[in-house]
Amino acid sequence: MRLSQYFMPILRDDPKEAEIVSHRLMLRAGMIRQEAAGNYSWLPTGFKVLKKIEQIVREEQDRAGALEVLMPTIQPAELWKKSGRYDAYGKEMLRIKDRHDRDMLFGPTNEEMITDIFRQGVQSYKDLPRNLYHIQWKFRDEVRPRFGVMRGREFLMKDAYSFDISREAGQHSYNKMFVSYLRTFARLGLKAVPMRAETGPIGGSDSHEFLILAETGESGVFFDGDLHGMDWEKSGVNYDDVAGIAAMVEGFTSRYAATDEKHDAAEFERRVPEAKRMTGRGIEVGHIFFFGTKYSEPMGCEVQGPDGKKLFVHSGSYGIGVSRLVGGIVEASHDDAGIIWPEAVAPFQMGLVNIKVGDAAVDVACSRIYEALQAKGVDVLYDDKEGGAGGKFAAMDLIGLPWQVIVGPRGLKEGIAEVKNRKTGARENVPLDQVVGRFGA
RNA sequence: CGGAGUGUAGCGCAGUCUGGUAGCGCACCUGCUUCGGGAGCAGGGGGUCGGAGGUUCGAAUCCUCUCACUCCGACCA
Repeated sequence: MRLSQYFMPILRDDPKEAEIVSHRLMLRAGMIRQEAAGNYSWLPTGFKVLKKIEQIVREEQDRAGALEVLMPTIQPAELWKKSGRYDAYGKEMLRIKDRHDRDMLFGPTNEEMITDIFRQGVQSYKDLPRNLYHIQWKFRDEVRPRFGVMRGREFLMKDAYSFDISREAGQHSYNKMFVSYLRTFARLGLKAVPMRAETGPIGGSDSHEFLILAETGESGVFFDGDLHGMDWEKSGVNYDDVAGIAAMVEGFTSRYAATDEKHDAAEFERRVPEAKRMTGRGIEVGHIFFFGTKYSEPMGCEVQGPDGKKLFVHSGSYGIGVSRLVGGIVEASHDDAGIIWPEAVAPFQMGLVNIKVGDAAVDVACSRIYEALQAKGVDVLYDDKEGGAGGKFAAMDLIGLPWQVIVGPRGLKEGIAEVKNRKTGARENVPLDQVVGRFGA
């Protein structure tokens, strides 16, 4: 993409409404624009990052055997009246009336709807287990939205729902999601620590939340340092290996990890040696629940078992805050100059900086590199706009692409370009004809 | 929902107390000189001062009502 043809409205000054770093940097980098409190438009670079995260989440859900569906944002109130949550959910649910004066709502979550879908489609235990998920916009009318996309009212969420014949079978479904979450966050370039959690308004018995560490996190976290050193992205995981998956989960859950809400200082000190006690702040990016028959009973979701008797299915739900992750990653990965994107989610793989637009030799050298990279399938942002070098460097650092290739008249005389790593700041002079070879698959 | 604030150009702000031609910096446009970490000179465009009523010869400024947004708290993916 040529910057001269792109839409990326960079702000030089900090917008005053943005208090935390991710909100500030996302606004400055031209990724998002606020439309109302907790409600954002996603501009091209922000949207690209959002889509990349979404795709990684999708791939890991699919790998774990979950099946993608898509449910509507607007739901009939009837379903919620049946589960008893229509009155229980409170003002956070945005209630709407349609032209026929029927009660509708903008879905804050989908347990009722998916349970209804599943009930209609499955009658036999032979059709279990199943896990259905979708990636859809939700709306929760928070009293006080804040922190940009980290705590908006409208947000993109992946939510999966498992259906099993028994508590024991359901445990495996839960464990599979647990492991898939570890893999997902690792692929995103994050270390997310699973912690015991409150079940909150979703309800249920077993629950873990996944938090990424960031100074600005909303929760205090206390955990065993061993969790940080563990292998987060197991390659070749076999999701059909019930015992193996359970052992992996056990490896995590057996170690102490809790948010301040659940923290027990005495237990922490008893179970974790002083040298390994880690504390800090975290941002919740995923939450998994096992709630048994909490929804299947009121929703009448039964299947016929091998003995001919009807059984309520056991279910769980599994959320990942996809749009929240965009802000979360920025919180976890930035410096004074701007964002530092992990390669897997960067809006472009690299930036090509033409330091002197209008200088024929520089223009030609940049065009050649740009076209060769494009031909190779490298997603590159080419800054071909007129302007001073300083401003270009600052903008490139701000938007945080993992690599920068800088071409100017000075280096060109020596036949070299400068390749800079955004994260480490390391610069290297690379002969022009070798630049393209550095990037791509 | 309690408390505290803020609404003036795309962004950041001054002007409001004490009513009298709507300003500054950045950004933007034109030209020239520049050009390796946010350049200089010259010229230029851009505003229903959040909205509605009211007071007044005259309102960004005073009064009333209203809307929006931000921050702290309680609540949350």
